[in-house]
Amino acid sequence: MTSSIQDKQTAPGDPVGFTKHDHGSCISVGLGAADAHCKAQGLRFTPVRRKALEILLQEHRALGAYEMLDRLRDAGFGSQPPVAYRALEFLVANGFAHKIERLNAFIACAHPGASHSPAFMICRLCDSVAEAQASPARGSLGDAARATGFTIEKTVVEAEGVCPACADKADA
Amino acid sequence: MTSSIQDKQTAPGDPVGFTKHDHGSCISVGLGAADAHCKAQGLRFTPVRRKALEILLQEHRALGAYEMLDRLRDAGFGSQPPVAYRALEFLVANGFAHKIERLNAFIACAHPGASHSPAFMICRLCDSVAEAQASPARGSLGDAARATGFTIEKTVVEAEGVCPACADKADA
DNA sequence: GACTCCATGTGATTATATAACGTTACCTTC
DNA sequence: GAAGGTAACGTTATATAATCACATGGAGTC
Repeated sequence: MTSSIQDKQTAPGDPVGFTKHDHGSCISVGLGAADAHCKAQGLRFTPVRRKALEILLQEHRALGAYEMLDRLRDAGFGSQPPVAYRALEFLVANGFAHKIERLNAFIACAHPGASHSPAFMICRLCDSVAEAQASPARGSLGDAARATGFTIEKTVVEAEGVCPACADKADA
Repeated sequence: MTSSIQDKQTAPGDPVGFTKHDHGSCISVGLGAADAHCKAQGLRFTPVRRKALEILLQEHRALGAYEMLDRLRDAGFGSQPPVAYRALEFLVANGFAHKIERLNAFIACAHPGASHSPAFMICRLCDSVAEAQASPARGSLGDAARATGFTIEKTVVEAEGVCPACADKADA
């Protein structure tokens, strides 16, 4: 297991999701949930897919597809874009990861197993991303959809702004 | 004026925003509002920018930056990507247009002058896009932001699904 | 063991977006 | 109306993101 001491030479300040968690358990919980879900659904949680999820969980921030590709290549997998895109597509399709449209980047799901209409808060200063639960059908969007007869199948909800840590730095 | 009879040889079925409007007036109203706003704010509503907005208003659908570039080139402007991106950036920055992150495409604002936290409904079958008003601070996203100390500066709210017209087709 | 299905690996290409730089137009200030 | 500053424009080049097409290989089924 790769748990507690990661080989993260990469990041800027802090990977974060605004609040501190037990990061090692994040990874094992996330992988475990995916394992279980795949077993239950008869999905093939292959080595690339598993490694891709592990990478996202380790980084704990939004990763571009090509960053993912670099990591996967380093781990001994194929080196062409489809390798990364296919793994990410699988993770997203099964709710283990999400795509942040605003950033064209991907992040591990913070609530594995939960119902899943995620909403994201993206710090424009440090690029950290936190995941919250959205309630699409409620609120003005749901009203508009009902009024026009539009059927909502999926929602993208992303807020851009400043995270508490960066706000503190700015104050100082 | 280009008003009522447009030279739209382009689109698939129907440009739409789900509901029928007086399309000719859309264009003149949109351009007029932009004109007025720019004059009031001391902004330079240059020929490229004006033409770009006119194109978006005519199309009445989300246009990719390179489609926009084609149109601008046809209209006698520069033919390199920055030409389109700069015009679109200006329009977005000043609320005359919006970027649909999900589509990497741009659409004219449907509520020129309004307060502006837009929400979009995107039909996955015909790619039509309708704009509604969102209420970011209210709802679960606002709750999460307040709880974590995140400052929201801008929101992206996009719903993907099926528009009423396409739903009808599917029924038939 | 042959078949099928799905996943993988690769090469090539398309789409989207930005960097960098010189030139031009506009608006001031004198 | 000339000098100077600023913002917009045009172009070349390049970076980043995503998909297509096709061959190979491995896991399950019969």
